[in-house]
Amino acid sequence: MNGITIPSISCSRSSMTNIYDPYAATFEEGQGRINQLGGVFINGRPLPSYLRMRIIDMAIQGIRPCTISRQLRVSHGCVSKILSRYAETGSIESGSPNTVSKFKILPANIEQKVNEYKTIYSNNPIFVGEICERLIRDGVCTQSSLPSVNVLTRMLRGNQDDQSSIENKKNTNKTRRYRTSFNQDQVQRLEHTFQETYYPDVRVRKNLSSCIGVSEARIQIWFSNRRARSRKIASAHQQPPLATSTSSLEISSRPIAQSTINIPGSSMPLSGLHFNPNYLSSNANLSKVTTDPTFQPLNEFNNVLMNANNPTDLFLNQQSSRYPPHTNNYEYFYRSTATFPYLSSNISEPIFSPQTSSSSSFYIPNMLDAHSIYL
DNA sequence: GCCGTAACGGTTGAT
DNA sequence: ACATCAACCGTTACG
Repeated sequence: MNGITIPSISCSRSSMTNIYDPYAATFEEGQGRINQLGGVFINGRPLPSYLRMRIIDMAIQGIRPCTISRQLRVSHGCVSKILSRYAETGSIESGSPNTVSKFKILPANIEQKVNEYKTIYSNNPIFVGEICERLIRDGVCTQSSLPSVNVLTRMLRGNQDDQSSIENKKNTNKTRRYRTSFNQDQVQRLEHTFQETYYPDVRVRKNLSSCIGVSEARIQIWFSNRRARSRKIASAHQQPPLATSTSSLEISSRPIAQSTINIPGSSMPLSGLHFNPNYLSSNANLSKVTTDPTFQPLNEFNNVLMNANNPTDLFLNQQSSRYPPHTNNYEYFYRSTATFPYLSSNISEPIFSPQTSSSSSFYIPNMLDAHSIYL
């Protein structure tokens, strides 16, 4: 973080209510792994928001990346990436800011209107400027809420662009594939619907579409992929796949075990902080902020602060009703020790001591935890 | 020992 | 439904 000024923040998870969390969900599905530092991670999935915030927060306090890495048990490469990203873009969230913030989540009503215009003008070319004009005239957007030119250009090109891009790729600059990034609130609602039915009908999809601002087509794709994922998980666990098309998933009320961490000198009251997968990356408001194309770096944390009420809120609603009984050793491990990303409960010493800023003195590898998984 | 980063394997939206 | 591609993830190892 050479010469980089980072705005000061105060990190809190107080606003992270017990909502659906994709990270926790994949964790539940047994996709967690142990890194060299003894921390748990899910390969391919981003770190939860609160951890990312914690990394930034610690860097602001002047704690070195290597220390952050060891203390949070996140690889130094990851810490480096997150700090670099934040320094360059001001975003603490995952996802490429260039593609994500500009392209993702075009409101369904705008997408629908643009498609209408395309149909109307199918014989004559229509330009982005005209579309902007019409969107405002038709009352779909205001000047300030207009989607970016990039989004509109992409929509205008549509499939034609996709087909030609295959050839263009070889000769010209590689065109990037558009990929929707659903925010937490959207995924939560999608998941909730998925719990009710694996095959939502048109009415449900349209209702969902207007509710979360994602086009029906995207919703259809999401359910298709979600079913595929469900089948994959079922086969991995050798459980019967989606047997009934509209059945609800069974959820038990088994609570999970908790562990604690004590980090002296921390800006947030981490003493006694409990880990619960339900808390991982659950700040819906944060997602809204960071997916906003008009995002300003400082506001990202301000919004978090606005939602931070009382540190004690962190420990409310910790009983999870979403965990079925663990079915294998790995599940037993992470549910009983719940080490991610901190210490397991069988280690009483704090891993970080501000009095000893020379790093290696407080690092206690916890590979026993990792080892026990693979026994 | 610390740090930046290429390579890697994984997840997941799109086709 | 399935296979595949592509974007992006965090970890790892190397310089």
